[in-house]
Amino acid sequence: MNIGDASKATGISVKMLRYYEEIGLVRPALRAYSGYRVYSDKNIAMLRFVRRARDLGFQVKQIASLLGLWQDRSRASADVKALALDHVRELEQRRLELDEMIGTLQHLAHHCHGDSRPDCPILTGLSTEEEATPKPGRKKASRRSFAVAG
Amino acid sequence: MNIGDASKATGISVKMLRYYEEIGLVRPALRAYSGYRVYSDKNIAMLRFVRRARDLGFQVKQIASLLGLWQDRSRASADVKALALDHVRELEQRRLELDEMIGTLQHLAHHCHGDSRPDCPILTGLSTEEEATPKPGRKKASRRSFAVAG
DNA sequence: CCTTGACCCTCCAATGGTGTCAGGGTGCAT
DNA sequence: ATGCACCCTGACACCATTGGAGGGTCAAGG
Repeated sequence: MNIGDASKATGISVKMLRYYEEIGLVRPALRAYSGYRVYSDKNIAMLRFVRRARDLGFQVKQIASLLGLWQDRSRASADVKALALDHVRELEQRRLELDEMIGTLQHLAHHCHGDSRPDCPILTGLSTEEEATPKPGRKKASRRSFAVAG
Repeated sequence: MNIGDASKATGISVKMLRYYEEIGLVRPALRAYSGYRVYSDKNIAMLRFVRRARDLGFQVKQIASLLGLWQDRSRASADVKALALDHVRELEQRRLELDEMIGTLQHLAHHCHGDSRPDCPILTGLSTEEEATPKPGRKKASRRSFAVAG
């Protein structure tokens, strides 16, 4: 199995297959004479495991731990459960933060008539409101260059 | 006001104040002879606006739009509301994904006795379960280098 | 006047997970 | 043998944020 087939079989992009190998999450695939990576069924099974863990929002670091447990036949299920529940707590924390944001925004939007008039409680809310979310880690996106502000 | 005071006044780190300027989210601050950035009360007000939008999970790009609307006295409140509600929908989408992950994980963990025995439904679940979350954008974290897998 | 320490400056690199592109080699079918 | 689909590596971009290095500025106190 070449990398393209492995990608289709696991749902992990070719790029990420190489990346996971590079960072040591999975052992380097065997190589054919051509230099092509060759994947066995066992490799595929493991990669699917990785993929599902990823879909459940585990960090690569945690997936590494999970993989270790997965392959350790003498692991204690308590260890796995602890890891999973830790992760659940983290996800719940994130959900809390999202809920707060959603709540605040909906509140603001609710009081905005949303017509052609310029006065808007959303903007004044953003100008004067107290801190909306407390402190912790944030994740976002953007793109360079836009003309703004003053 | 130097950048350190501006940081304290707005809750935006010194690093980010310079970064926002660099990417054009806010206009470059005036400079003292020394080259130090100097912030006025108006600057501070604007930066607080930025900070609150950020706390509500807006992307920098969206904050740019919000700033534009904020400063445009003739804006239509409908425009602001549309932007806010778009964002709410995005946040809700993310929450949905989180909910799915949390649900799946809790389900798996629920069936794991979590003792010293090795058999663990979480791991077998991860090995065999169907796709947990559908497709869309994912966001995660990790760190390089950990010994793993095979 | 000089030192000290707090502050500021710019530039560079890293994080995580992914995409994209360039410039090449391989493998197979026609 | 030509073409095309595939593979290889390496580099760069994205987004928001942090960190550090190496240096300048300023005010206070000796």
